[in-house]
Amino acid sequence: MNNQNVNDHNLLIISQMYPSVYTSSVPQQAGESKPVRPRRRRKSKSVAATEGGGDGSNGWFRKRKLSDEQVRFLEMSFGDEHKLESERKDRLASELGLDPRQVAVWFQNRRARWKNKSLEDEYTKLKNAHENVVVEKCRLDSEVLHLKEQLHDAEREIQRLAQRVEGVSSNSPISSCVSIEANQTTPFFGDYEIGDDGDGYENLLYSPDYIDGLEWMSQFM
DNA sequence: TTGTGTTTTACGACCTCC
DNA sequence: GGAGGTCGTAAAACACAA
Repeated sequence: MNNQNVNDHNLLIISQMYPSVYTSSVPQQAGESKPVRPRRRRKSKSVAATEGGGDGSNGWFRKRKLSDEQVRFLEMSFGDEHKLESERKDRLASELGLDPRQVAVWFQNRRARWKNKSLEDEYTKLKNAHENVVVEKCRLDSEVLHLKEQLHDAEREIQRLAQRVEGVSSNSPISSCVSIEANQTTPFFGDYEIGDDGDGYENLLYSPDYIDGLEWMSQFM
């Protein structure tokens, strides 16, 4: 360990044992009036040390990282309750050998980290939900497409059948068909047999209230 | 070793609540 | 009006690739 490291190490121990000494050596603006807006840039602590008469080489202005044990303790406390009432702050400070201000600052920063993490988690959840919705939308779109195709096919089929029916009725007048060939059951409509076999088609020819093409189809489909 | 990005500690400004 | 909160940021400490 060189001199600088020894100094740093000693100062670290001192600052941990006597946090108030450490804290008081950091330039404070407490008591300063706060009329100010816009926000002032803080002085570099090394600059402040130099201005304050120090040479900045003794390292007192260095930021002190909390020990693992202190952090673990603070984390446990944070786990219990995110807010820090002053009694708890003082108790934690004395138990950990820290300045109450350090405990307060640690909680402030910890809350900020927790909030960031929560926002990140929330963002991830929303992103996943959005992806699922997009996938579902694609599925529904393709289903709609498929159903439209089916509908189109059905309409074409209806049209085809209607045209056949209309063609037959114009070429072969029902009256003559009925009067001349009243007892004839010859297949006359191609795929459709005309007769009294109970399929209902005979009604088309023998019904007194004859209806045409699409209307007819709509009754039987 | 050094440049660079990230994390941690600390603070100032401002806000809210009692 | 003071205490304690958030927010934004500085700067030290740290991690790590080149």
